Amino acid sequence: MQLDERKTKILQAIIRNYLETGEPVGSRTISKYTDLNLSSATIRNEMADLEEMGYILQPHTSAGRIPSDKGYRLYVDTMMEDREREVIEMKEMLVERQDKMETLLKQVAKVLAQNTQYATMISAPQTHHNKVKFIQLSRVDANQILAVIVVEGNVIKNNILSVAQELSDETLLKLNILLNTHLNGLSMEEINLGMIAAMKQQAGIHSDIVGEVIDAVAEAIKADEDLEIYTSGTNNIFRYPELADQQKASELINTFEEKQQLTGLVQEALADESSETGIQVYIGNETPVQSMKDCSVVTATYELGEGMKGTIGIIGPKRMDYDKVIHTLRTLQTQLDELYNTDKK
Amino acid sequence: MQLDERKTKILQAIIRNYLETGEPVGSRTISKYTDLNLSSATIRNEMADLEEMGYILQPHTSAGRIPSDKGYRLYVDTMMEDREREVIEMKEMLVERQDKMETLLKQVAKVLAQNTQYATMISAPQTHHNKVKFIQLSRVDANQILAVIVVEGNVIKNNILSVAQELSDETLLKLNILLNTHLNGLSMEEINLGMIAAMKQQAGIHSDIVGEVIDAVAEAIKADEDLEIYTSGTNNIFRYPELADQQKASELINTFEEKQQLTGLVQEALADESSETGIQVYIGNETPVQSMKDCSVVTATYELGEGMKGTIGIIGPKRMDYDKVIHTLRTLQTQLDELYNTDKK
DNA sequence: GTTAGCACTCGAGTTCAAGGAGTGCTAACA
DNA sequence: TGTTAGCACTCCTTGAACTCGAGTGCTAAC
Repeated sequence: MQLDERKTKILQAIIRNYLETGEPVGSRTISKYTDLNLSSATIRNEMADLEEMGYILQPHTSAGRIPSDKGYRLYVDTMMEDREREVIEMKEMLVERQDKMETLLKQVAKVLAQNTQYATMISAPQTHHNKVKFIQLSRVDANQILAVIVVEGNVIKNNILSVAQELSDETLLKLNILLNTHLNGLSMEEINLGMIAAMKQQAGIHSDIVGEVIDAVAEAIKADEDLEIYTSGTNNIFRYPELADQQKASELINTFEEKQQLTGLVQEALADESSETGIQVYIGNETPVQSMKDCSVVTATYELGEGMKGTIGIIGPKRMDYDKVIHTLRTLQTQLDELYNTDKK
Repeated sequence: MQLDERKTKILQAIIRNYLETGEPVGSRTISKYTDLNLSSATIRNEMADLEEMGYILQPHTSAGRIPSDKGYRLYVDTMMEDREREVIEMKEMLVERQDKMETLLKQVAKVLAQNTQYATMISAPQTHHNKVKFIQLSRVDANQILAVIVVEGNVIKNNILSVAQELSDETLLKLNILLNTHLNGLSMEEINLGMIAAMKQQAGIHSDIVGEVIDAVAEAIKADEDLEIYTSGTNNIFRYPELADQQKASELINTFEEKQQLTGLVQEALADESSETGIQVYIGNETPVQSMKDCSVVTATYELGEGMKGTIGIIGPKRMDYDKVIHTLRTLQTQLDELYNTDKK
C-alpha cells in the first residue's frame, strides 16, 4: 500500500489533533477538521489503511486512533511545517551576565522548562579535552598549598593540599615554573606517567612534594570526568496525564534526580552526528534511557567555542509540540553562540 | 479531662500502629495490640475521650482514628522510646574522602535518603561570616586576571576578570599586597565602601583598575549569598500514598526543585536554638514551608568547625518513623564532626 | 468501672444499565 | 470505481443501586 497525499493529510490531521488534546481522535473529527471535504466513512476507510500500515493504532476497538511511534517518526521527519512562532526571547533572560558557567546552565534549563512546559536537562561542556592554560601554587598557610588550574574556556579548578614540610617562597616559585613549562598547552589526557616521572626527577630533593602536588593537580583535573548535568521542570510531567501516574512519574523523577542516568542521553546526542543541526529526536523506545520509553526526547548539542560541547535535552510526552521544541532549541543554540561571542569581547 | 496513664498507653498504641500501617486504626486492633487486656468497647470509650481532647481524629464516622498534629507532637515530645536501633554505618559510605564540599554534601543527602526512605535536603554551610584568609590575583592572559579568594574553612572562590589595559608584573604584585593588607582577616560583611575608597586612593594611577578588581572580588565573595541546597530521595514521597497524589506530589517536587523555597527551613532551623541538640521537629502546619503542610519535617544543624553551620532536613509523611529519623540525624551529626576533625589532621 | 451486644454510619467495591463515541461493513449512489 | 449513508456492533464511561465490612456510639447488664 502506498502513502498517497490524502493519507498523508489525514495522518497529519490525526497527529495534530492528538498533540493538542491527548485524546484518541475519531473519524468524524477529522472529517470536519480538514479541508478535504470527505465524510467520516471515507476517513474511516483511510484510517483502517493507515492502521494496517502501522502509522496509527487503536487503544481498543470503538476508540479513536492515536499515532504510533512510527507515525510520530514520520511526522517529525517529513510532515512538520516550519511555521514561524513567537519564541519568547530567552536571550533577554539569559544575558543577566552570569559569569559562572554553573549558574548560566541552571538558568538555561530553567528558562527552557518554563518556555516549553516540558522537563529539561543540560550537560556542562566537557572540558577534559581542553588544554591547560595556567597553573599556580600559592601558600595559604604554613602547610597548606592552594593549587589553581585554569584550562581553555576559562574553566577554573582548584584544590587545597596539605604538605608535611613547609615550602620556601623560592621552592614554590621553582615548582610553579616547573609545572607551567611542562604542562601548559597539554590537554588532560596528554599528561602521562612518564612526564610526571621526569618532573619529579627535575624537582630534585623536593621530588616527594612534587609527587603530592602533581597528584593533586591530576585529581583536580580529573575531578569532573563524570559530567555535570542540570535539570529543571521535572514536575511539568504532571501536566500530561499519560505520564502522571504514580509508577511512571516516580521512575521519571528518579531518573532526573540520579542524573548519571541521563549521561546515556548526552553520549548519544554527542555521538550521533547525522543531523547537521545537532538536533535529534527520540520517540518512545528510541530513547537510550529506559525510564523514558513513554516519552519523547529532543536533544541539541551546543558549543561554546574552543571545542566545549554540551547537550541540551527536552523530555516530554510523545505528543510533544515538536515544532515548537525544535524551533526553540535552534534559537537557543544561536543565542548561546552569540552570548559566548559577546562574552569574548 | 486528664491524660492518665491508660489514655497515654492507648494513644501511644494508636500512633505506633498508624506509623506502621498508614491506615486509620480501630478499637479492636488496639484491644488486641496492647497488653492492657481491655475490650474494644472500653478502648472506644477512651478513644472518644482522646478525640475530645484533640489528640486523635476520625477521617469520617465509622473509620478508625488517626493521630492529629497535636497527637504527633505529644508523641515526639514525650512518648518516644529511645530504643536502640541498628543505624547503618553511614560513616563508611561517607569517608571515601570527598575533598570537595559539594560532593560530600550531595553524598550525605543521598545516603540519608537511602537510609531513611524519606526525602532529604542539606544546606551548604554559610560562609559569609567567615574571614578572608588569602587573596591572589594572577595574570592568565594579556588582559585576563584570575582572582582567587580563600576564606576560613578553606572555601575557595574565584573569578576571571578582563582588564582593558595590560598590567605589569610589578603592578600585579603591588595590587596583591594592597588587597591582602587591607582585606585579610576581615569577614565579608566588614568590607565596606570607605575601605574600598581608601584602597583606590592608595592604588594611585591604577585606581580604576583597582575598582574593577575590587568589584570582582566583592562579587566573588557575595556570590553565594543565596545558599546552596542539595536534595535527594525526592521520589521517596511516592512510597506514602497520603503524599503521592498528583496535586501534592507535584507541589512537593516543585519545592525540591526550586530549592530556594527550602531556605525558610534552613533559616528556621538555624535560628531556633531551643533544643540543645540542634534537632527540630515540625509537624504538619508547623513547618515554615507551605507545600509541606501535609508532611513532617525534621531538621538538624551541623557544624564543621570554624563556625561553618549548615542544616540537614528530612521530609516525610506525618507518620514518619520519628525515632529512627532523630537517631539517624544524631549519629550523622557526630560522624560529620569526626569526619571534619580527622580531616584536619 | 468494664464489657457484651446491637443498631447505625459510611466508605469501598461490585454490579448493572444507560449513554455515547467510534468502528466495520454493506449497499446504494455518482 | 471511489464515495457516502446507514446500521449493527463494540466497548468505555458514568452513575445509580447495592452489598459488605469495619468501626462506632450507646445502652444495659455484670
